[in-house]
Amino acid sequence: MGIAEDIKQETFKSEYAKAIINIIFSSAWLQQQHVQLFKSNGLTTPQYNILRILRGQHPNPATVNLLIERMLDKSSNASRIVDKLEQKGLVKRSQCKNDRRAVDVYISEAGLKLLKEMDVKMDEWENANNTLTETEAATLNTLLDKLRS
Amino acid sequence: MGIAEDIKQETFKSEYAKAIINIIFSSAWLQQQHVQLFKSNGLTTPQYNILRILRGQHPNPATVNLLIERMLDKSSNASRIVDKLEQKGLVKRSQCKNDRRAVDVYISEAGLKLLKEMDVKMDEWENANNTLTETEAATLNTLLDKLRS
DNA sequence: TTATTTAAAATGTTGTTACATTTAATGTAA
DNA sequence: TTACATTAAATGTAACAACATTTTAAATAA
Repeated sequence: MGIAEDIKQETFKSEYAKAIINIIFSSAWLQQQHVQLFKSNGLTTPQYNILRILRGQHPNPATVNLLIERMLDKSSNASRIVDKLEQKGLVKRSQCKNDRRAVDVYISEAGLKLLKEMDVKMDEWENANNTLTETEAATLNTLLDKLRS
Repeated sequence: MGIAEDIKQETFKSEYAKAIINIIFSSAWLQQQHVQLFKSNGLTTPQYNILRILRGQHPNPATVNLLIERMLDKSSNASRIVDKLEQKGLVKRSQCKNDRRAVDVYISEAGLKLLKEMDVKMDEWENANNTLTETEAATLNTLLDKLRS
């Protein structure tokens, strides 16, 4: 059951053209499963991603600008996503000492605790779904990196 | 310049965990470029995808249900996307003879003409960006299919 | 210094997505 | 046949994304 059956298109112009569709389709397939996981913890995908970045910085803060830089989807609205996370008590905001224009964002204890719970779920999901050997996954990474180069 | 540099994360739990991020990041990278192409022809990505499906059916119609089935993003609102395409004169709608609940959607001459123009652009873009050999692309397809299996 | 430009974050606006509900037609069972 | 369930499409609504504009602060130039 390859991509051709999945999207009911039997022929492609080239293996490369097929790979482009395959990447986009596989990404949507993965993300749909992530969305379900995140939703069961009351988070959206961008909210989860921002929490992950903040944990990476912890105990240091991240400015909103840093969040924008690191987010996979650059054009989304980091400021309003931080609003939502703050409303839920998962992050804290405070004015940056060095630059009063900037805002320091920290992950809270509640945020860390939530991520810890989600780590377990993510691990379970990954182990349950991993059909590739480490060697195959490494090849996949090499090819994707080459594709974007 | 691999995914680690791209998203500024130096370590991953496994090659598989890295591959998941890599697929999602690569998909976003590809789609951002598509969005620019489509936008220069006044289309969004879902609108383009629906036109492609309708061309695949041409000269036969597709019902809205068939469009939903074939769309990569199933949950999006096919009915309203068809609205937009109809407003632009790129598709035509008519009541289905066999089932008066259903609606037959056809691509119009203007729609076919637009897609033809975009085919040229897409080919140019693909050729300009293809950094993989056909063999590499084929391996990539095999691995992605296996990942979803 | 004062004016101008640049930068960081927040906000306004418009269109879209996700999801639920409605409307109308068809299928099916009593 | 009537009643009930199912299906196809459209529509209502709330949250979200994309993109422009505004606000405040900092950097730079005259």
